[in-house]
Amino acid sequence: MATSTRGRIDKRQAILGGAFAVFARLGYAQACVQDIADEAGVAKPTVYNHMTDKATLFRHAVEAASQAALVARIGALAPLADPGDDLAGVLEGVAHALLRLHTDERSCALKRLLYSEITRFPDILDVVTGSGPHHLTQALADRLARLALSGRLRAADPDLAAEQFLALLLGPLETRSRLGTRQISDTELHDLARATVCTFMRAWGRNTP
Amino acid sequence: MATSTRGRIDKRQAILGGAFAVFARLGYAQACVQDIADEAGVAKPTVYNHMTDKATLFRHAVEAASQAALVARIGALAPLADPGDDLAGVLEGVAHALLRLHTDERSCALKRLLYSEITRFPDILDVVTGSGPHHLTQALADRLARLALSGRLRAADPDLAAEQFLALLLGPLETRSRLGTRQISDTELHDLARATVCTFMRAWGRNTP
DNA sequence: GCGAAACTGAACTCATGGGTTCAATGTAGT
DNA sequence: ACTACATTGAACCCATGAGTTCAGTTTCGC
Repeated sequence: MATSTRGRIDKRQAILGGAFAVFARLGYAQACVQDIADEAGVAKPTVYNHMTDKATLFRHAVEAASQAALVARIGALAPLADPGDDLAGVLEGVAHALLRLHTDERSCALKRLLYSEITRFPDILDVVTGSGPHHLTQALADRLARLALSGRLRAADPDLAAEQFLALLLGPLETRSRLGTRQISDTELHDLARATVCTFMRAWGRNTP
Repeated sequence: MATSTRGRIDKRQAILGGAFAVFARLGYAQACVQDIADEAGVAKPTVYNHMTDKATLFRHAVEAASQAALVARIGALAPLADPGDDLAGVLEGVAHALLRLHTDERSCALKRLLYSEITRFPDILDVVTGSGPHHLTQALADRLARLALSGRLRAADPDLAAEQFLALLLGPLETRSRLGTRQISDTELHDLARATVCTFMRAWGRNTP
């Protein structure tokens, strides 16, 4: 039981969940605490019983959502740990999974929230990217470094390779999804993954023409 | 004279400029019309004499800033019209210019504003990207197509090449500049341009190993 | 069952800010 | 000089919403 005083923990989760939902739907300024309380199925004073202000409520809600998104994204890199003989195919699968994780409703809303409130909460990025290996680029760089060691990729700067892979993959999303407004069809995501891996392998693959 | 009734036009420009400055500094919700009037050196009723709402004020201010940014960016592509014998060098120069145009204060603020208010003003993107050739990717694709025709690049999909070039170039900015919060040193921008062109040429250059 | 804690609903305070009104003051064309 | 209109400053109205208070109710530990 530890810290639990019965329903306290459930309510807290409900509040954080409802808060992110409402913030995602309306943005920080437009979202009012009463809406959040309603969404969480809770009375307004209960919200203030768990969080001191609207600001810390926002902070905790965004932190929770970011952490969840980050672990999902890093988890999507798993197939790279042991690719079979078809490296391009595995890369393509990972690319497709990353694209889906970056284009779902919650991720787009999260990105919008980060961009819009980064000036009001300058420290909120520290929580999202985290330290050391909890960074997506870093995690990917680790995988690519091992692939380079085993001769499947050019043995050059794996950090740069990871950065460019993610840039190639995720950069086009901004325009294509209209800043996360429009949903992208799964076949379009698939084509995007294919094109990314194709270009990436031409630039970073073992040169076997 | 046409529409001009003396100082009307000057005041209008001052209002739009002040509006963008304040919106960029504080965001849409936090910016109050009185601040904008002060920034523009104008009384509050004068603002409402030119613009009906705060919303249309925002719309016009962002439209003006976006148009200015877009023409500057497309203008930076000019050297590609007639590259000398050093295609990679010219590409690198253009890349560096584009990076500087995408990382200045106004551009970062504009991007933040677009991301944060895209849900409240869903049509605002139409003005920014514009129609046909007023799109940066399209303009770059045109240049690359001519380079491909003259045998300087692989004769494949120039639209894809342009999209990937911009993705490689601008994608890393998001993380490196902390969503536009942190200024990036000019040498770092230079390195980024170099790395981008290097990878791009490996993937899209005439294969002459 | 008892008591302590959390929870609820409703009403309240108070600050902020969009938008308007108005009388007074330029200011440019004729 | 005269007219018409833009501008100004200050005050005003009103909606919204953050955060609080409180009396009453639920719920769990014991």
